[in-house]
Amino acid sequence: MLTGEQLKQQAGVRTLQAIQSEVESTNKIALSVDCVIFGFDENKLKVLLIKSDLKKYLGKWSLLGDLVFPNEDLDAAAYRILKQRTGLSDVFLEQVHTFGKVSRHPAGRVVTIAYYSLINVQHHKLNILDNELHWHDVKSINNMAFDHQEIFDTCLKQLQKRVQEHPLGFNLLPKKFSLRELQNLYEAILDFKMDRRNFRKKFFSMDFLIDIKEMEQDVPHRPGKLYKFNFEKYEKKKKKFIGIDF
Amino acid sequence: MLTGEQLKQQAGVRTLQAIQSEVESTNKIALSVDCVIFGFDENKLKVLLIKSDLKKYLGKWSLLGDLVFPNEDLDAAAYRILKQRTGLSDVFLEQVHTFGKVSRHPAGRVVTIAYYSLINVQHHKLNILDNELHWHDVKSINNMAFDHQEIFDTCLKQLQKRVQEHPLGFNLLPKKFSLRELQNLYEAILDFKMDRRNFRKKFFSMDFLIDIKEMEQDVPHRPGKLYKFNFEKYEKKKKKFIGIDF
DNA sequence: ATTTAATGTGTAAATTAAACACATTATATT
DNA sequence: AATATAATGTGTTTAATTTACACATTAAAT
Repeated sequence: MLTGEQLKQQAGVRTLQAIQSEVESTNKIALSVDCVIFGFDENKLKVLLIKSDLKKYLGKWSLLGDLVFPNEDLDAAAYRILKQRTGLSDVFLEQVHTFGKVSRHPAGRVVTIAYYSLINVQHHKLNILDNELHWHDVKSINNMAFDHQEIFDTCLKQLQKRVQEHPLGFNLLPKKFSLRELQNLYEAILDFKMDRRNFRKKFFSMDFLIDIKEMEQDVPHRPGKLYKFNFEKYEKKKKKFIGIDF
Repeated sequence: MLTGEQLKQQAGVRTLQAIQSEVESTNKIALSVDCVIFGFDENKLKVLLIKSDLKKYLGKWSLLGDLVFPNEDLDAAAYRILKQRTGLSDVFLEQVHTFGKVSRHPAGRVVTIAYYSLINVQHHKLNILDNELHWHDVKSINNMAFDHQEIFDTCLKQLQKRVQEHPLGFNLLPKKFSLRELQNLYEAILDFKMDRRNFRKKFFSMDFLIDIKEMEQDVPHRPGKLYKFNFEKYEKKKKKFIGIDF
């Protein structure tokens, strides 16, 4: 009869004590974060990319990322990159997925934690520090460096899903926006056209838009009303939850 | 006038070459995976836990996890743990989130990638190698070791969401099941009661259940019909996609 | 033969989503 | 000043989906 401990040994199960000693030793891996930074400009969904400077991927575009410091929280590392690259703080940021194929990175084993963030391009425009940074139309990007295409695709899908469930999109718009801008945003993110009357009805019936009694300025046509999103009211509401639907 | 390179230096941005040298050096972190292994038994949703053997958390329950080897893919590490702990291969497994607070683990900096998996408890019962392993009713667990309560809560929420969008639940059931078993499963995962007629109507209208013309055996009441899930048909179908609803 | 405890089924009402057209307004043009 | 333009703003009808709700049937147990 074997003891529990012996059975564990036999099964190749290691104890926490064993783990602890390994944490102290060489069983470590380089960790990075990569940010898919989305913006919205000229009625198009954009992503901020940088030209790869690794030989293997020369000229290809890659996401903005960096290694995580051993004494740094993951979210903090992602915020650091955003701050460095856009000059912005207080941006929307969400972790999406961790990519860790053994050979995903030419520099060695690097596991990367993917985030996406949503920024208002107007706030950012003057802060690009680097002429190798560019805003790309999401519909035109393909063939990125490393496994960044896969990371990007995953993050875009996540954004498309989340934006239907939560009021994330407003992070991409000015505080005051017209319903047309809002619809353009949704159409750009979800990549299809919607009926204007039904779109407006939907948002008005949610009752989170505040009519601020102002009109668009300097538009070459009849100006639309401007609205703000009522985040306070939204936070109070509990999300209903049910509906099995494969 | 500063060059792009100087501007990057100024902003604290590091190049990929700089990263490469750091990957080779000490800028590494221990990585683990933790698995929330769900089962379904006696009409209750269960989770497989192990007694912590670290002093700090003595007697508390923790998830099943282990360090990731430097030459091991993340998913492979998760499958390894499942195989070690349950004896099962070919189980459903999905990555959920990566937890990396600097002080989350008493053994030092350990970033952990959380997965959940769904197994059929019937297949597993004879394979528990370790008397410190136990199936817990998910409704009764709280106060786990480390940050495992947070990890567990996150994974349970993800399961609750996913099970409404995809036919995951069938991984927790025998191949042949009655509609009552299926409804009990959904009620256990989502933690509320549903109308039997509407539940049946819903699943029949999806048209993925195959009536295998068999009946339940050895039940102390009128036996119900048995069904299989038509995975093949499901895979062919494209998911419809739209519906903004905060 | 009777009781029990579950299965199996249908319809009406309410809600939500989809389809669809015209008057209004500010700007730009002539 | 008059007209053309290009957008905003608004309701109704239909279809589809979801919810609420009750009774007959069946096999096993008594």
